[in-house]
Amino acid sequence: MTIATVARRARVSRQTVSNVLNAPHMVREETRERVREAITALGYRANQAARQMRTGRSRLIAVRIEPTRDGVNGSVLDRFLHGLTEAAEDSGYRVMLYTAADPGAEIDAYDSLLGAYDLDAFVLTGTDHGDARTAWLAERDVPFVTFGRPWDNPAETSSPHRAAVPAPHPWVDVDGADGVAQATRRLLDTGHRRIGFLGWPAGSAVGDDRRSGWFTTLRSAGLDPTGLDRAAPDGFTQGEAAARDLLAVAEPPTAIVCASDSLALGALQAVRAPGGWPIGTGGGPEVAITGFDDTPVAQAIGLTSVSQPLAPAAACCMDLLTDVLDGGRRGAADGRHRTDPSLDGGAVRTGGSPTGPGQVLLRPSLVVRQSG
Amino acid sequence: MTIATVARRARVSRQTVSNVLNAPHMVREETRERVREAITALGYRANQAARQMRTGRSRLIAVRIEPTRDGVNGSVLDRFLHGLTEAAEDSGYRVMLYTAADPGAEIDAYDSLLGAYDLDAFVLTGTDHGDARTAWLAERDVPFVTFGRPWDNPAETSSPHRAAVPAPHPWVDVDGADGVAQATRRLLDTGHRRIGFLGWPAGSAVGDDRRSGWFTTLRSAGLDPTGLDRAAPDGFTQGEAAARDLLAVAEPPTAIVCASDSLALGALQAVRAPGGWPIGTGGGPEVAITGFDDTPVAQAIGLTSVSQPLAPAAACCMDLLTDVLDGGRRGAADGRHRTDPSLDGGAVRTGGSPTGPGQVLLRPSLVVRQSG
DNA sequence: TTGTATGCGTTATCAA
DNA sequence: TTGATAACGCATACAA
Repeated sequence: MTIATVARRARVSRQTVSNVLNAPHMVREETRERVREAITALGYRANQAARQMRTGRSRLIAVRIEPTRDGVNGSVLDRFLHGLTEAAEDSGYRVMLYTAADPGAEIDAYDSLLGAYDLDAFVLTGTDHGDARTAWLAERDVPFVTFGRPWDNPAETSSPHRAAVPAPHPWVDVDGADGVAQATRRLLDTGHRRIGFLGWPAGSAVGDDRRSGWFTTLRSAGLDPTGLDRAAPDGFTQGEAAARDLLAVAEPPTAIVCASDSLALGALQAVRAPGGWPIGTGGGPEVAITGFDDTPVAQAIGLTSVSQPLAPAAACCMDLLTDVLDGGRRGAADGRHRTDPSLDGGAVRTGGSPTGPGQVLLRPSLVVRQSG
Repeated sequence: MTIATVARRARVSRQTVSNVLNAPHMVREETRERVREAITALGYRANQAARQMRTGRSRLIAVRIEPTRDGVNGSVLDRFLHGLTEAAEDSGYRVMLYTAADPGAEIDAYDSLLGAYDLDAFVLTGTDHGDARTAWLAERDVPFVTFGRPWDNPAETSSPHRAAVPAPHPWVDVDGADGVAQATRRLLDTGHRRIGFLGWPAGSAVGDDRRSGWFTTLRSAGLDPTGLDRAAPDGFTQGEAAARDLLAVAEPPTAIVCASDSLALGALQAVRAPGGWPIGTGGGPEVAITGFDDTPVAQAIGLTSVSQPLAPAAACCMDLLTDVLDGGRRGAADGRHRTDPSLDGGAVRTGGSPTGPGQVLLRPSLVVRQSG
């Protein structure tokens, strides 16, 4: 069944049917009704392939799914993906998946995807200093939004060689520093004075940001953070080792804020007294532990953790994208609604000129459980 | 750039270029080479939309992603999805996502997806008794494979009204009964004699299957399972309550096999002595607990659990699909390889006529940790 | 406001 | 073995 079938049944030309679908206001009310009836009676739906060939747009957005990897933190991007799929459907888009082992491979994937599918946009996750992906896409005028800020590369900006000012692009992010600050502040409020931090090695944008939340909070409380932080690659075992090291100092911290639930899990193991699990039971030396990401593991074992508003973040990404793709028109063609980012995530639109791309910084929330 | 660009450069007709791409054997070696050179020199890639319009095939497969839902078990389908995306790419396909709140909504989604995108196939997960989705798809000759067996509905098959024999379709599944049996057998070997089972309420195909693995293993060991099992909806709290109930009997079990990691987590909580976590520390009454799915939570807290070979299962699904879609030809058009299901999952091809659709039952493995 | 003609890039049919 | 032509379903420019 094609647009011609509908046209015959409604006794109009194909063009009129097309107009009813794409520019309803150009068709007389009566005719429009007749065509609409024919459409529903026939159960007609426009063929995307044909439409795409004509318009060059596919109503498809691509997002990367990480290679199979087990682990505590893997669920974060998955949850974002769930939210994104739902948000996309609400806006009349579909999500296509691709994999890539590293940023270079990801750019290859863009190339191959774009060559074949006329994708409307990409959603990028996990941005870092001087992200090559955004540069590649921007250069080719491919619409995209990043879940993660465009972290400026300090090395590059200090270089006189080139200004290296990346063109601004729409992004959504969660304020990690604020999340860690919330956790730290709460520990201060609970009476803790020696609060340690267990994070990732310096150099990762997200990791450094989270660490800064702890650092500045202690400083503004008049406390000295010196010597109270340790760094380790993300992971249970690594976290345990680093936490042991941190607890071995002369005056060990009474609480440890961690950059991830994995590290926090390791830290819990480290503070665990022989013969007992310390959470809320008073069975060992009470060291409060907080994690980051509020993964299922944290929920399961009662770990206090910073929760990212992933579904709202995904919805924001789609909103930003539809702003670009549908030229600022509110809502999709078939009248679905837009989510208001300011509603559920404590969203803050920041910076940029009013006509520039949207930038949304979401505030995470602290989920308090038994571990601290 | 189109096929015409390539044709001009190679000094052939468009059709010859098309033949080089789709039926290389029909083109003389010399010409083929010339065309191939032009293709690489130009970096030409076929436009999927145009190809799709002509052939009616999109090289797109659809799979459902569940609505955002936090929880221990959520990761299972996510991990399958990761594997499927990778396997699809290896076969020259892409994965498109959709959501649906229930089977009815899922069928609506099929309808809308099919109307718009000419999808090549669907991958269904979480089959249950008398699955309406498979019937709907089969009726319309839409290719699909299920991750999960086509459980026969006992109520329906006993009805004289209709034979209700579903047309056989390709499927891949993991032998849950065998996984639970492995766990149970290991506990028997370790000396346990009173082994309880904590599962889901009777009626769910997967749940009943897992329970049967425990039941038959105890029976064939000459033990009486009576009174040693409890049922609860999946969840931490529910598992804890049911486990307490199970441990309150006169002669309580010394080990509990659980149908999921969520339930197992609850059970761990139930057997936890006040003041200590019992895993491997001898701090309380030692009751061995095993879970199912080997989720990140299990890995994190040292829970023995049955691990499903999800990546191999996903690869099998794609193999079965390419068998149908590419008409049994080995490998995709561009010469990627097929994974051999018999390699990494302990695959067993079962039943069915040799010419019938493929059916693959994978064997899970037991990951032994401190909890039992 | 409605209808006609044309082209998007590809593959299938058929003739050379 | 290769090439010319038509057709897939839709949207756009333009004519009516």
